[in-house]
Amino acid sequence: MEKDTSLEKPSEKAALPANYLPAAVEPALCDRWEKDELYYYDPSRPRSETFVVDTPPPTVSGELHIGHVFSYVQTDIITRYQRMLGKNIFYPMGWDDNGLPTERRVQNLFGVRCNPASPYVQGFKPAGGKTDLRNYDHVSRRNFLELCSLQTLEDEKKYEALWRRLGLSVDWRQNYSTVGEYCRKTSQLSFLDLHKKGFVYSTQAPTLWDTTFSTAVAQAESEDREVSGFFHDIKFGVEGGGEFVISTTRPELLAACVAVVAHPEDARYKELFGKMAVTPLFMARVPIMPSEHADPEKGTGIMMICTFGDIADVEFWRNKKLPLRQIIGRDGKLAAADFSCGPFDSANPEAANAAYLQLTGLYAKQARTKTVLLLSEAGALAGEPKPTKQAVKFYEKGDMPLEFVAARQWFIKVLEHKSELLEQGRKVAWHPDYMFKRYEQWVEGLNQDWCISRQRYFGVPFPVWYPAKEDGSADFSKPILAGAERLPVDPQTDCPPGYTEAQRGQPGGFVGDPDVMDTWATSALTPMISSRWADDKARHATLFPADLRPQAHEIIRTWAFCTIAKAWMHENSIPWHNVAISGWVVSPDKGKMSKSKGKTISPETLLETYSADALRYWAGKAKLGQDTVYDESVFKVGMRLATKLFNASKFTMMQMNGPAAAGGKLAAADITEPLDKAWVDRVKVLVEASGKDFSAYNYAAMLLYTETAFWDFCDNYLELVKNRAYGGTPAAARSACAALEWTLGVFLRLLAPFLPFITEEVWGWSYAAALNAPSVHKAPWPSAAELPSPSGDPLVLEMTRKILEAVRAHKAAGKRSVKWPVIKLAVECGPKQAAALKLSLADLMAACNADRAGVSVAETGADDKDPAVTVELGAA
RNA sequence: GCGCGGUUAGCUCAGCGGUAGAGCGCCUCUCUUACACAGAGGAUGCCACAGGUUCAAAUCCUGUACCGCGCACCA
Repeated sequence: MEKDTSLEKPSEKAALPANYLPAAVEPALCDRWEKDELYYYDPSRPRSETFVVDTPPPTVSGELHIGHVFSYVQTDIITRYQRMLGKNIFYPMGWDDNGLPTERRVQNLFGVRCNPASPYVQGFKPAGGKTDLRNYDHVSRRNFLELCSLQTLEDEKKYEALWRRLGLSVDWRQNYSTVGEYCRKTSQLSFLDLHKKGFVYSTQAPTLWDTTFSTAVAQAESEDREVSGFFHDIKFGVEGGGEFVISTTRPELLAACVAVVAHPEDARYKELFGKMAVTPLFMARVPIMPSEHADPEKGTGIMMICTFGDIADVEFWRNKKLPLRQIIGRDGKLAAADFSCGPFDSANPEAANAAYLQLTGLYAKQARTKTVLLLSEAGALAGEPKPTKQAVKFYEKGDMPLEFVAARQWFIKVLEHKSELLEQGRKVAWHPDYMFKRYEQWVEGLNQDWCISRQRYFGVPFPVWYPAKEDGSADFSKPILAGAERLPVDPQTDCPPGYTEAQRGQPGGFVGDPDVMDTWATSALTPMISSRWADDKARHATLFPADLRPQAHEIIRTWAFCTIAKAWMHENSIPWHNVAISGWVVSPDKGKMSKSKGKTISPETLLETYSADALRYWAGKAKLGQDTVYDESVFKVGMRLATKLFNASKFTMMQMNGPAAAGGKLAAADITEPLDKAWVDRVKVLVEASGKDFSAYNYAAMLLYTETAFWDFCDNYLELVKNRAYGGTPAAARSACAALEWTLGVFLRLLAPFLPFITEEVWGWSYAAALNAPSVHKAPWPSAAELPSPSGDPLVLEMTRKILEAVRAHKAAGKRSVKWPVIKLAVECGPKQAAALKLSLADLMAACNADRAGVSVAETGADDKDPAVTVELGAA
């Protein structure tokens, strides 16, 4: 190229493509990056040079939506910056395919439901086409799990294709799946380790229970929803004479009433303390007790304690060792009860049983209506029901209110470790920092240990068996733990040591723990899964704790919390040094996109329409922690930036390859012209700020001003120097070309984390070879020190730009084109301004198409004022 | 009830002590040999409200209102 010095027009010389076609370029680059192993982690480099990302494993439940694209790109942007700093990047991807979302998807997709009692069918093929839940085929646990595995495999292929197409710089060799063998092993090992360390225990205790899915859930998975209800005033008798009225929104729990409480200072009820109340309908004798948590202002000031209406009931019941009258069954219906014996006390068992029989088998809500009717008939209602709004706990994925159901569950002790967990949270750098408050508030508000048992199927089983008692039931007091070397085990199909399969469920034999673990119990381990804590201690030491955990804010209380908890319990460490909290994509009416409307906008379609770079640009514009309104016009802006980058680069290359190239390789020392020096200084300032902001996770701010600088480059600097770069004296041309070459190289690198495709494409035209850096994504992050040229005077640039703008405004007002000749250009300004302007006057005249004879600069103004500009255009 | 964000041009947002900014949209013009998938120019704000600190406040402080979110309560 350097040999050809003939004075061709730049456009005739270039062999660069005429138009930018991202649809062709982007997929080709994806393939090349994979072939070149560009994003592979290098295990031979030390921890200090490594940047470890604890990527969120997306839930495999069908489709990735625009909200995923948004947050995963933000992580990729940060990671790409770290890579350009020279870091050895460990950036895995995982699939969270374990748990209820997958079960639900498989159920509905194939019209099946898991029934552990069904026999296994070899080569089972679901009939499909079923829409009514009641007709779903019952399949064995093993068949169900096989369907789950098949379906997730299918979905994961689609997920990976999308992530690759978006340019996520993941090392795909590090992929894991939370239900895969290795994760099951890690998760079970974690359980055993926590058990050994005394962090885990099992107990028969009332826990939050979802009646739809028939499983226990954790506090973290529950959410409050406002529900309309009624206060019902119910008359209670007092043993030995008298009565009082309690107010309740849940009359159906009357049969489960175990006590009545009022505030200790409440004069109205003080004298009742110590006496026994008698419930209507069931004639149960329940103690009347003082309790601080009864609010004299609320209802009638005296309330019933039931097993169980809410967490306060649970606590009071536990403290006072009251009897358990569990009437809500696991299916949400009122279970049978006998008031003539056992925990259900009654002064008139026959009447109580007769009343209760009418409620048995009803769902809680139906039982409520029926109870009110019965009370009314019995004359036990005082006044009309009063409407009220109440907050009720729901499983976040369910539609029925949660109940408290007493059942045997495994728990991780978090309540007694709140202060340690807060301390661990403080050691992590939160971005943005105020997100730590959410964590803090969550930990402080915890009121239950972390329940990790789920009465489900597609998950990690507890590696536990129990000896069977004489009646074949489990003796929970002596759990048999699996040996670490056997993991993963499935106690439903594997035998505990020393037993044979024939002894399963037999007297004197064994029983496998039937439950699986909470998904979060496994997800809590992602940094330890990636580091291979379970089977490679040396690797673990180089990858743990991780550097960055990216995640969304709604799962601070689940994922961030449980990861911090487990890292502390297992390793006495924080799991990562930084946590970056992304915002949500919200629809224009401010609802969360991913919940409903997001499903109608497929990322694949957007990629086709706008390109990956355009989508990435949109994600890069949003600050961490901040929700973004979905707005397709931003994609267009991103696309325009990529196109501009393409065209400006093409043009810059033409200049660089023009006559100036005859002088050999361009260098910093070639930059001698005052305007070029001033420009280069501006870029240096940009470079310095960008590194600082990127390191502080302020990538969005950095993109904003980098983009502004780039447009300034195109609209002003490039316009001012293009004539000189191509047709100036050799030294003047080389000065411009050297500045152009460095500047473009800087912009390509600064924008590479955001727009990895177009920058890589342009980089390949000449920089890759010239700088011996085949990919811009492994090129060094720009630094001002790269260009040790002497400083210029910023006033040169400022003055030139001001006059150029004034001339343009004049041409626009005169409705003339930008290249219209200027016959007179008179500038009146201060002496310093004049001196600066004279240094770039030739460039200015060329850019304005001004005739030298008509140009004058007078020092008649002041340096602290804007120059006065008089312009006269040539005749039409 | 407690806490955290937010309130800036029609829209989406940046700025966070020193003369109000960007993009989109809108209006006018221009095919200039990188780009019409473009360029040039222009209009548009009691920076939510009320007090205070300061030479100077969109920016700091104190309240208020509204929006979003989190936590708690949830008889």
